[in-house]
Amino acid sequence: MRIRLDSKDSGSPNMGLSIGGGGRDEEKDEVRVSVDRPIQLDLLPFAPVPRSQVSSSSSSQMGLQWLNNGNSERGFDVNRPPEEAVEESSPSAGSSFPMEFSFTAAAAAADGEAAEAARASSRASDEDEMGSTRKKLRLSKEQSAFLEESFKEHNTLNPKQKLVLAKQLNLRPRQVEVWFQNRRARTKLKQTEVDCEYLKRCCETLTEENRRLQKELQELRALKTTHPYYMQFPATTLTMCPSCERVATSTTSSAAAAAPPAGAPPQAKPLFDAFKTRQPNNKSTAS
DNA sequence: TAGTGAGGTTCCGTTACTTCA
DNA sequence: ACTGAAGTAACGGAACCTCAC
Repeated sequence: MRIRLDSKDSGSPNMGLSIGGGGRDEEKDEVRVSVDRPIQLDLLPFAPVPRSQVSSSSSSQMGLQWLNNGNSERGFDVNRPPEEAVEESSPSAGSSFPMEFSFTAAAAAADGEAAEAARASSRASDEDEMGSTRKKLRLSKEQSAFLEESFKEHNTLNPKQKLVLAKQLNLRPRQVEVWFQNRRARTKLKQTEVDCEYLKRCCETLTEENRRLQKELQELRALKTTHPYYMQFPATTLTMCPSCERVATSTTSSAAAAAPPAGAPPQAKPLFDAFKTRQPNNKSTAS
């Protein structure tokens, strides 16, 4: 079984919870349940672009001035095999990274950043020389931060955007592509965790509510047994649930507005009051 | 107009590597 | 120095979409 938490409509207060099997085809069979959800993890500050629009948009739509500022300076030779740097127009080793967003200072302030880049570069070159079967290279903090900022703008990339980003970061386009894939996966995972937590709380609340209603029902039954003439409301009135305020009909009774009969047990007073105060609300909740 | 294959993309599960306690 | 856990880059395959024919 597979539970799918559809959070694509990030702007919507509703959450689509779907339960189905695995695989894309099986998504057709998923059962969707809408739940009011006040929680929306703000991992994606934008609505994901439909696939049909993803590859058709141009790089000029990215809205990232740091991508279009014409600054070709790049300080990252990290993870970049020399033969793959063909797309670079002006490789300037050792130059500063053109970061123009707010976290630049924080990222730059991180100690050992240059050393880290150097280490990564060293690793990259070492592994290239070793010819390892699988290259696993750590992105530098700056590269990660840059990608992160880009992800905030668009969580998917069209080919142009991918190329531009790769160029900016001195990475292979495939690396950028993979990073975005993994980033989307992480976002989804976190959102799923948040959704699960919310559903868990919903479940707990409903369980508690159910327990309370059961208890209330028990008390009402006991009341009916011990005081058979108490709460002799018309049937139309008694069909209303005091807790959920739902009634079978909209008929109200003047008896409901009456004070509790004299001699009613003390524990019945709160129930009666609750019942009485909820009476006016039953006008539209009948179904 | 419907069918089909190619090319490209995303998603998903998994693997392999790195870092850190 | 060794080890296990966590994080994450990278991979392969399946599904899907678009487009040309």
